Amino acid sequence: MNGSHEGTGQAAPRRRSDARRNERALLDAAAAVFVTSGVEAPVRDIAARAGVGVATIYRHFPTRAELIIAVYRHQVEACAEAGPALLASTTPHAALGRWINLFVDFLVTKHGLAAVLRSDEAGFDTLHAYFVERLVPVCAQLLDAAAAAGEIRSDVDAYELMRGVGNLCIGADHDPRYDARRLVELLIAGMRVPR
Amino acid sequence: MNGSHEGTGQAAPRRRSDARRNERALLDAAAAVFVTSGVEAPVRDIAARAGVGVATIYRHFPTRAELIIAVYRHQVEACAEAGPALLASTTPHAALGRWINLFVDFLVTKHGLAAVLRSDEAGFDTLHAYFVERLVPVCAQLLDAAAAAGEIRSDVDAYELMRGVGNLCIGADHDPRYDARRLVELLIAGMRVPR
DNA sequence: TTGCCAACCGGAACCGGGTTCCGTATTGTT
DNA sequence: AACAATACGGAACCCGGTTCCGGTTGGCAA
Repeated sequence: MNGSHEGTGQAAPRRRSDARRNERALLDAAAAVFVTSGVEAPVRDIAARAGVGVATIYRHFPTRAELIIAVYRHQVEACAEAGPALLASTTPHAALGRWINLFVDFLVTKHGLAAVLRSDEAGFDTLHAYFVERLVPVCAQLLDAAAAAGEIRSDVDAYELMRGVGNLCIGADHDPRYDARRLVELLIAGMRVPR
Repeated sequence: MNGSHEGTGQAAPRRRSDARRNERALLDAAAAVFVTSGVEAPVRDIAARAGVGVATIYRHFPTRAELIIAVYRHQVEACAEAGPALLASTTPHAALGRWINLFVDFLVTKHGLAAVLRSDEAGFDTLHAYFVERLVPVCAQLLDAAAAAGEIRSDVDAYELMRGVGNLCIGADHDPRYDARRLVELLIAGMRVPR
């Protein structure tokens, strides 16, 4: 970890100062635009906000999806790390429930992120893969613990559960009649062992 | 109802024969293309397959979404009508479960339909509205019956449930690791009254 | 049959939105 | 001060939905 933002500890070959400055500006601009216009905001808007040409985005992030990953890396990381912490602090079942709630809160507060996670357009498989890689193992750990404690059925797959929860969060904003959290609760309730 | 395909009984003012022929061709072509390439197939493909110009599509269906509605109207109708029938033939809870399965099977077998149902792009709100109008009341009826029989919690909203189920079906094709049906079952299980 | 006009049609054109290209500007090093 | 290497901006390109326009055709009336 050297102040840059990549997960693998590659030795970054020292880039030019303006390059670093622009990358920073882009991440900030993207974060701001995502909050106001949603994750699906046009690339040009982000470039404009950062006071930068469009190509600069693609020079730093091979695709729109990678920019999104970069913007949310911290939070995904935090969520992943919260898993084991929760597991150490309560019963497995409660830990699982709280962790899922963390994930749901994260998704629901990022306009359009859940939808884009499931988009099958070229490039977004990277985004999907990143979330899966980082979060599914954590979920599996919580799931295993709860199953071992006999609190939930043992035939629930972590990947499937994460995808299901993610799907339930799609479009949870701009529709007051739809509360993703409630449905996720139902889903979790459905996992309890019968009796 | 005069042989055409609109739900409201407007007296269609007798169109020219080629117009009728082309509409037929378009519906057939669209159905075929949807099966092979999914619901998100380009409009141009459908026009080509029907041996027709793109504008002809828009002359018959104000937007892509309306074409999709027209193609699936029969099946949605059938699903809606199956609700009361099921209710008359078994216990409310079983009827609800089977009806939801019907709906899930419908969505899962139409590549991309569930996703497009949730797309917030302009024009697709019509599609969403149609599904809601036609199916939510049926679901509400089943839900009420099951709740009245004390088989499920009574705080589940029909609209919310339908949206949740629809969401769970997104991307259920081309991913063998994800089985929407299983998750829907969990969701339904979560609705049973505690105890 | 022929002629006429409204109804219809095909494809080119237009409008975003993501991605790439290319000539130019900046950095930092000697 | 001068020169590479590195970055940059914006125009250009591709693709998909939607609209426009000049030509065609179906059906009716003479």
